Amino acid sequence: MVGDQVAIPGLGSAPGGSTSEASARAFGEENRARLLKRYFSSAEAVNPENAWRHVYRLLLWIDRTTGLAHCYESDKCQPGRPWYARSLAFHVWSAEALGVAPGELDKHIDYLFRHATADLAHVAARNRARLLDTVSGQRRPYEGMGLPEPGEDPELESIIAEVLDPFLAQRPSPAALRELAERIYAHVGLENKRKNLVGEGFEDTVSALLSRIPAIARTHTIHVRPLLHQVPGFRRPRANSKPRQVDLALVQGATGRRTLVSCKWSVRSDREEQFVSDFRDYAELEEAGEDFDYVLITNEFDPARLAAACEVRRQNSPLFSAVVHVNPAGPHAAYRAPVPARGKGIRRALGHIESGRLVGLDGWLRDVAGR
DNA sequence: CCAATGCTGAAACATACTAC
DNA sequence: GTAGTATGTTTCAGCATTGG
Repeated sequence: MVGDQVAIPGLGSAPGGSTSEASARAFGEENRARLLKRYFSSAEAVNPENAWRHVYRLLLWIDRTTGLAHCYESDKCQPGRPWYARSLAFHVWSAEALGVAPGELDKHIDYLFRHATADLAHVAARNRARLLDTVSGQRRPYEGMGLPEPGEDPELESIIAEVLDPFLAQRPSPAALRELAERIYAHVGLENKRKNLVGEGFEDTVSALLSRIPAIARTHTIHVRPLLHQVPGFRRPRANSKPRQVDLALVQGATGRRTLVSCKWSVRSDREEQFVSDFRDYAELEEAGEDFDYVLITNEFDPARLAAACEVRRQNSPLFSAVVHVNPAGPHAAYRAPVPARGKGIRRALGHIESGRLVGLDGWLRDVAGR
């Protein structure tokens, strides 16, 4: 699976010194920053038009159950279901937009996760090595009692042995089977960890893009996950209520204009509720008596959820000053397949794309840069 | 049958705390 | 002060259920 330069956890990591050491927390802030820096050091210079491609190169992934670029819940994307057609369309569209063959897309996306999981493997190997002595001490009293080895899964091992039997001159050693089983578990388990990276990784990515567009970086201060009261014009909450954090905040130097950004790779209905209550809390803590912008940046593909985000209101104006999709052409391509679908939600979502209520990352970045 | 909406759970990080 | 551990919080996709 993992393509480039992944040293298999063979201990004693010394990858020619070419990479700085991965931190102890593979998905942590420090390591993400390190990976982003590395990515951008050899990537095309960022501008509003290509920003979304960087987002997909860094974060988009292949759904292993379909082999296609992930755009929706996998149970609905299974072959034969309506979203399989849409996933196919999205996969082809994104490959074309990134200038690669559909069969090669997997090698050009998912940079952060692929590299972070490689680092994770190193960290795990390091920890295992470090604890080796402790482990044998723990097992010593039970030596010779035939206790199971960690990671042993006889059932899986017999499946492997059975399937491969016709091709093998001899049955693999128990140790080999056990290692294979362990590697399979590690591989399968990886996918469960993805959401731990995608959340803050998306915030980091958007921030990295903003800071690499000179017209924005020159004129704005960018805060990543600041406490609200670290943003000018917001006050500290009462001592007994906990401090509020914002995904991202932009402050324009010249005017003091403030933009609070909520970055959500995808959205669920309960989160939609949260948008409103978050905003209420923000407004409550505003002390400058000035308006502020509240922006949602997302890669959600569900038309109803997208439309809902565009339509949420607070009193008599839209909750979000702008609703930004990584690239609305993606959902647009998906909704058309195999024939222009037209459910109620899709209609609504398309309407918002056409009206400009739902904008692309490119348009929003141009807007910020042009302020 | 599909869309829409609601709910749940795995996993990780960050930090406060504890014991040495 | 340091290392290890418990707690709290956050993330988002998958799954379940309701609605049309």
